[in-house]
Amino acid sequence: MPLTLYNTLTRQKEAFEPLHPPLVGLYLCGPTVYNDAHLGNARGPIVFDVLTRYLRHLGYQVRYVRNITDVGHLESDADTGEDKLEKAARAKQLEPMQVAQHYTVRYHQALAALGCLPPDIEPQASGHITEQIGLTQEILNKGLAYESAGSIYFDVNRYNAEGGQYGRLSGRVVEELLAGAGPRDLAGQDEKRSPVDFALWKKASPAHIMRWPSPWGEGFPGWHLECSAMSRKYLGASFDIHGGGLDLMFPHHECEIAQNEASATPSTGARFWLHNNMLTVNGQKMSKSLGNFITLSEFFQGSSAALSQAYSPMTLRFFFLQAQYRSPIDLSDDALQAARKGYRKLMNGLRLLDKLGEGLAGQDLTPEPAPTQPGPPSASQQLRNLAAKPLEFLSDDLNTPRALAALFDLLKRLNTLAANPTALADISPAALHEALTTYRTVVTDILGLRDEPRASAEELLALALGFYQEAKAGKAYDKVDQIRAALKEQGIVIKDTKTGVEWAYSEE
RNA sequence: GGUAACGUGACCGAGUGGCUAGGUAGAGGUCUGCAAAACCUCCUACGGCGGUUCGAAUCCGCCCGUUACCUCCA
Repeated sequence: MPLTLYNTLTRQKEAFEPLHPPLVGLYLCGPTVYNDAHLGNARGPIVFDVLTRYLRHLGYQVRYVRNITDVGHLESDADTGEDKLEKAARAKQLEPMQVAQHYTVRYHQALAALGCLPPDIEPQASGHITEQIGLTQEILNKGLAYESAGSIYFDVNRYNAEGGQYGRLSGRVVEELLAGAGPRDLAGQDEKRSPVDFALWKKASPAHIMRWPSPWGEGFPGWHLECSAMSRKYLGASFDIHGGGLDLMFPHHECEIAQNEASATPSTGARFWLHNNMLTVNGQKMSKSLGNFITLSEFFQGSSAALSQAYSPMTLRFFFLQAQYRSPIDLSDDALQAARKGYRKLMNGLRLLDKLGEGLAGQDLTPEPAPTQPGPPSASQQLRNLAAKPLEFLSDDLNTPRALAALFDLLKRLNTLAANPTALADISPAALHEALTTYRTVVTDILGLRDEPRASAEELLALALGFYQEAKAGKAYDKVDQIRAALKEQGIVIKDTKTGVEWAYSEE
């Protein structure tokens, strides 16, 4: 079953074929590291983590690039045009890169907890100023950008006049954008030939800390330039997939495409543009003013007023996977509790696999021949059919909710078989092996859900020590020796002292 | 104001012109020292009003509501 993905560029699902099989180039817009990531920020990385994992499962060799934006995103409400990062740095009396480093580390920690594999390349915007200046120069050379008051702007009208399709991705029309500008007063508009033009390079004001020399004086790159420059550098002018949140579709990705097309190597950049939908909380968008803005660390620690308790990273991952990535998803306590139980059920399934797999050792796993006579499918065949579903649904534009539903169907059958030896005997070893392998592969390798141990090792140890003391008091020395030996295997030694029983790590 | 989505049972969410998704919650049952898990059964919904159709939750129109983008944002 071929993988199809919904391409925003064409507004339809398309069969996915890499430009240069087996290689796949994937670019995802990464975080702006000027504060902690919130729950909504986690959706994209999780979605594209599953996509990467699935592509790899299909045998593709994926180069996954996700940038770190540590420069160049202007504060919308700051008429000084001050950089967000710089503002955060000033407030805390820190070096801007110190702020960026701090939040980058925290971002990595949160995503690792969420089971997201690290990208293969994680380029920083501040480390690619040369490339961004180069791209700006390319666009200038083609006459599709102009200098104004020390800044360089992309000339949208000229670009479109020469055949460009600014607005193609987001379905916008330049004239409507102009008409709809309405009451908003945007800073620096008078420097531009048209309000729809956007900055490739901005002149730094004297107060600006983050600044780099350029052919046009000291300044910093525009809001959209880094993704074009870095995707080109690491994936080529044309690559396979570009991802990001729906809110980045316009203007960010629209501008990226324009920059790519206006470069010396014209291309839309990615062939497939994928957009994940947003997260709402109790039916409302997440926002600071509404007080439902939850950072990932608040979520994991349970310190958010919007939620009654802490939820684990895997609960959040499962929660996101319950919705298709193009649908909005609503977060609430009830929804999270449901997700947590569903997730645990899936994990208990992993343990069931071990039990069912015990009997397979040494068995012939050659698939039985297809039935020669028409008739109702055999039990083995039925199991096979169930096991085929999860991957089928994933190949349909990454339909994770249907894949999960299919996994639960499979799990139900496996549970029934585990409780019913007679029925289990009717299943061929090959079919059983296939079902077990599929379940594990889809759950852990592709969906990236891993067992999150809840039991505390120390409490379990305390429990064991309690049994030890009871056995000792009852002079049940066989039992005592048994417990000692078992703990020894775990690297724990029990020490009887005058004041009671203690434990220590074995020093052997 | 402009643009684009969405509105599904108690909750979260798939689906989509006729064939009950799934998870969670609730009710009953099997199993069981207790409990849990598991399994079985039940709860059968698609914002409102019109229209198209043999048949619509699914297509069309209008209305209501929500969200996103238009401005940094996943």
